[in-house]
Amino acid sequence: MKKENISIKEIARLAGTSVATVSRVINQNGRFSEETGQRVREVIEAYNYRPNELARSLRVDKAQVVGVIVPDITNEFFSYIARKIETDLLEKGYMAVICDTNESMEREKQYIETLKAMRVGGIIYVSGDQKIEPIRGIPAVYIDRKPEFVNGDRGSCFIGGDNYQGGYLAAQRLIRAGRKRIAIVLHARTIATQEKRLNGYRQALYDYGIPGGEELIYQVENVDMDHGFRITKEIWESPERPDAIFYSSDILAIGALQYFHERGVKIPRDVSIVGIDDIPLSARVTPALTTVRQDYLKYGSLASNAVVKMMKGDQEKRTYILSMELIERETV
Amino acid sequence: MKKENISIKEIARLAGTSVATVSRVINQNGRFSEETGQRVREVIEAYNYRPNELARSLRVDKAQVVGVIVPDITNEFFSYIARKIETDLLEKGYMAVICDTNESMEREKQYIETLKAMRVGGIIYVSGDQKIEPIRGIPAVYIDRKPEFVNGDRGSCFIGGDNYQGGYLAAQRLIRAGRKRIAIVLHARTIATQEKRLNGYRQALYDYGIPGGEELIYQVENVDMDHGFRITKEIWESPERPDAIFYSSDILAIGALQYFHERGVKIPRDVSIVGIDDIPLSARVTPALTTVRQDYLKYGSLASNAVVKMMKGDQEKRTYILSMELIERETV
DNA sequence: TCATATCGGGTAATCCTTTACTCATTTCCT
DNA sequence: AGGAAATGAGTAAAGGATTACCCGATATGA
Repeated sequence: MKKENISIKEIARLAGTSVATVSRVINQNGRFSEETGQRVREVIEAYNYRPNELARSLRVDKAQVVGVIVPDITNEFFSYIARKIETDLLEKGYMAVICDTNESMEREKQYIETLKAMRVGGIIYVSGDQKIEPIRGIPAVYIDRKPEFVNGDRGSCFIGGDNYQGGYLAAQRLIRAGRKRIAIVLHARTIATQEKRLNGYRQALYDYGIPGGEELIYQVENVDMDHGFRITKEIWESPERPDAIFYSSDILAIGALQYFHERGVKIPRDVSIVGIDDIPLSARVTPALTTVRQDYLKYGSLASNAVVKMMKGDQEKRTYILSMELIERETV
Repeated sequence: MKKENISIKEIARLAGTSVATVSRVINQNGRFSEETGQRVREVIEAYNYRPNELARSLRVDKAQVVGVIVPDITNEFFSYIARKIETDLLEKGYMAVICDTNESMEREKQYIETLKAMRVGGIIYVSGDQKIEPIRGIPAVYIDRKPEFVNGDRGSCFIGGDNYQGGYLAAQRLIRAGRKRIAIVLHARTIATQEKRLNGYRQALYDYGIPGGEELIYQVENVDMDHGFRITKEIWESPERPDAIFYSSDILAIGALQYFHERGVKIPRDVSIVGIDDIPLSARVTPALTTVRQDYLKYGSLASNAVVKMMKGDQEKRTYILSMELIERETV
């Protein structure tokens, strides 16, 4: 615990040169002779020197760090996105700091404040609160949920899936399986992504002449298996029991699978199910979940590309909307 | 993108005082009158000032940050630990930066270097490589896998479960269910945790007079569902097909469930299974997994307590070994 | 040959905080 | 009342890196 950290000044002394030169060698800018460079590199090597990142960042007023804010790191959808971003960023020479808000808006705000105080170079904000204040003064990219201001705010950028299409695809699949009473379970309906999925679902119903009413629309407070389980119980015990359900998240659908299993309901004989996201787990549960795939790894890589571009001052495309795809498995 | 960040100097000017006083007010140390304090706070409030964390950390040569290194953030076991640590640390006024190494030793090293360069105050290292170099010059706590040097190195600390007991409990349960050919599947056997589980399992077999031989011990290269699936296939197709399997991770056991389902093998009629960890998913799969619980959230909270104590210079207990507990469910 | 570029590299200012010193006032004690 | 102690607050020195600026020496060109 006593080993002092060696500083650039020491290195300069040991290499018989000045701090400026050492800095130049490290950052490969400015001019220096090959010989001096060699000598400096040797000393750096010998003492295993690594510049103090705090001092560097302070000087240039920008850390080589980007904050990644996710609502629930225990959900595969987010942990895979986080990992993808982290990997990509690392390759580009940046450090990702992943912040799990645990669905709390308060923590969301707290994190943004702290990240700003740390002078991170950018922020990637996954599926956060719709009404969040724009993150100002710092490049920000939003994934999944598009905040209202994105189009107006230079310095922010959005990446997400075509949720209308997702809703349409899911409902269409259920219709084609001959289902007539198709329920949909959403996360809070006020969230734009959810609204769009609902619209897609409705359009499909309309196109195929299937009746759909308010009584078939369910909402869930939180997206986890337990809520999936409970809402399914409610749906199944309601007077207008449906013969198919579209869950606006694989996690919810997997919770549903558990309910139906316990209840002895056979899938897809008694009820057909489709989820959305296509997290890895969906392929592994039994029966394997039919779902709508979101290319969430792509969200991650587009996002990391976008932030670093923005951090370098380049103008970045404002919005990416990726299309979704139906994945056939065993639940319909 | 143009808004300049206001500095303490500006605040001092606006409050008609000196930077030293402003700093005192912010940090509640040193002396200042109530009146001045009030005035300064008002200006800070008005301009929404937040000290530059880089400068602060540079001055005190220590960031209010602790690095948390995990091998696989998509595994619930780790994501729950990470979240717990993050939450606890946040409450204590520290920031956690979660680093997912994706099981890569190279990234592990890279992260440690970068974290040091960022002058984090401490590192929590979850289930990393056994042969890692001790992290020097910085408080470190290790969770799950105990590196050899921990006992010798002041400034490091270990938290984990009683793996011998875990192995014993699992095997014992299987034996009591009347099973005679009990296989065990481990992650690399050279890992100390795995070795201990194996010993516990062997002791149980011995105590109850059940034969156990090398041919019942399997190893897996990686801990994920896919490897669980594949090793199970191998086991099931082998000439000495067992009637019970202990998986050294719930994730592996869940992969096994999938294999047996596809294969039409009934659990626990044809084969009994027990896992270890008790991740949330284990309770939700079908059939629900009988497992050995590790109190991994406790690992997280003990670890965050330990790092902050060490960061404050207090001596911390060297080692915590928590006991495990058998959880009865449906697979045996 | 002399003026000018180019090259290599050093000096010192700067980034923003914290904090050891210092000092002028006020309060307190005997 | 006079010296000690406490109070409130300012000055300036770190802390470790980057970089604008400067200078001497060599190379270049007319």
